Amino acid sequence: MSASKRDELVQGALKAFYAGGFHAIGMDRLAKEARVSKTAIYKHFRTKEELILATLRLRDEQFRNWLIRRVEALADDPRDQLLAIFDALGEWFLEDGFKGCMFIKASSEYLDRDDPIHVASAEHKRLLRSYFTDLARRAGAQDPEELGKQILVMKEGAIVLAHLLDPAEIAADARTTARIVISAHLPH
Amino acid sequence: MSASKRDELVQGALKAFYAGGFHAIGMDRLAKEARVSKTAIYKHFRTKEELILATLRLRDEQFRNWLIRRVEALADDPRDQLLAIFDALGEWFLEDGFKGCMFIKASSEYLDRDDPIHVASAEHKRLLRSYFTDLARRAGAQDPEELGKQILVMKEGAIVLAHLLDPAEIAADARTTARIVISAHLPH
DNA sequence: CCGAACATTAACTGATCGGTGCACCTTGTG
DNA sequence: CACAAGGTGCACCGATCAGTTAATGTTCGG
Repeated sequence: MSASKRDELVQGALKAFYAGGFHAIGMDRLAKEARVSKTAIYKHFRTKEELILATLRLRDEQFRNWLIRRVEALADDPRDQLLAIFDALGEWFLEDGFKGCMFIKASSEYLDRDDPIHVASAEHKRLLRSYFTDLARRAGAQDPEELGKQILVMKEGAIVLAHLLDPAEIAADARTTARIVISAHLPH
Repeated sequence: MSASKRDELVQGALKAFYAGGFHAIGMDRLAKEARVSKTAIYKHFRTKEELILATLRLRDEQFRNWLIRRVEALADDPRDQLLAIFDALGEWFLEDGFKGCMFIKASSEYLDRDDPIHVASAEHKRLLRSYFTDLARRAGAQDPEELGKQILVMKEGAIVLAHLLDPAEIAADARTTARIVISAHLPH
């Protein structure tokens, strides 16, 4: 399998797992949907778990890249960028096929804290937190670590609820909450 | 099966599903762990889905009762009770066997918005939101609906992150965030 | 044109999935 | 004692699970 074929597989697996869940999607169905033979899958990945870990790595890269770029496109000032996180999220929530956060779902199916899939999900959240902390620092927050962690809490809550209740309403609620919290850390 | 036996089954199913996930726990294993024959299960529940819905109903009742009582025990004044929500959550996060929110996990495995299990999970969140809104109203918030929704966002974010990162740290972060938001709605 | 290298399809493994059927057993009631 | 209700254990159903194997292309350098 060429490198590009491998990418197609991981991309297809990502799509299938995101839409259907990890346990619910079997390897046969996965091969069919990704248009790759089952044999080829097991040439590159020894187990289903390894394939899942590869899709999570791809998703982590995709999501953080998208978020950072979208935030930069929406605002210039770091303080405005902190709030723009929630504008970007709002856009995501309204996309067709939005079904929550891949990593929350992964940690919901692989529950043990020492499960490799759980560990990978935790790492994704840590990377996001450090991005938020960076933004908070550049915005001049007195305690950027604290503000970064608080942004993360609101972001995760928003994603979970957007998948369960009204996405547009939740996006607005989270944005308002974030505005309050940011203002408390960065008084004019 | 007597009524009490049925309760034992649902209780056992709740425990098993919470610790292992819905797809990952099969009916054979479930019967074994709940010490109930498989035949008996299918006497009372036509499908696995019906059993899951019954466990979610029990969990909804259990959790909201626990939260309301714990909050009332921790604080008298409605305003303090709003903050006490996050003290109660912090206690929960540190319990042995804490593995996140049952309903977030359910909606992570049953992804479609019209899936009965997804619908039941959404309803649980709506009931919690109305409890938070009630508290906000009694605390004298100008816009209790808004504050209730914001509390819910922070609460869901806290639960998700407590399952992925350090539970004690997340509890503290969420509490601090809540304090800021509550103060913005209820200035002294 | 030959043959090594790699990809594919598809059948297959044993285990488990959700769900059913049946023979047996215990229990309370008349 | 008789009998019905409701329980158990177990074998079984077809389907699917993760993963393997073999037979059959397809592609390429020489």
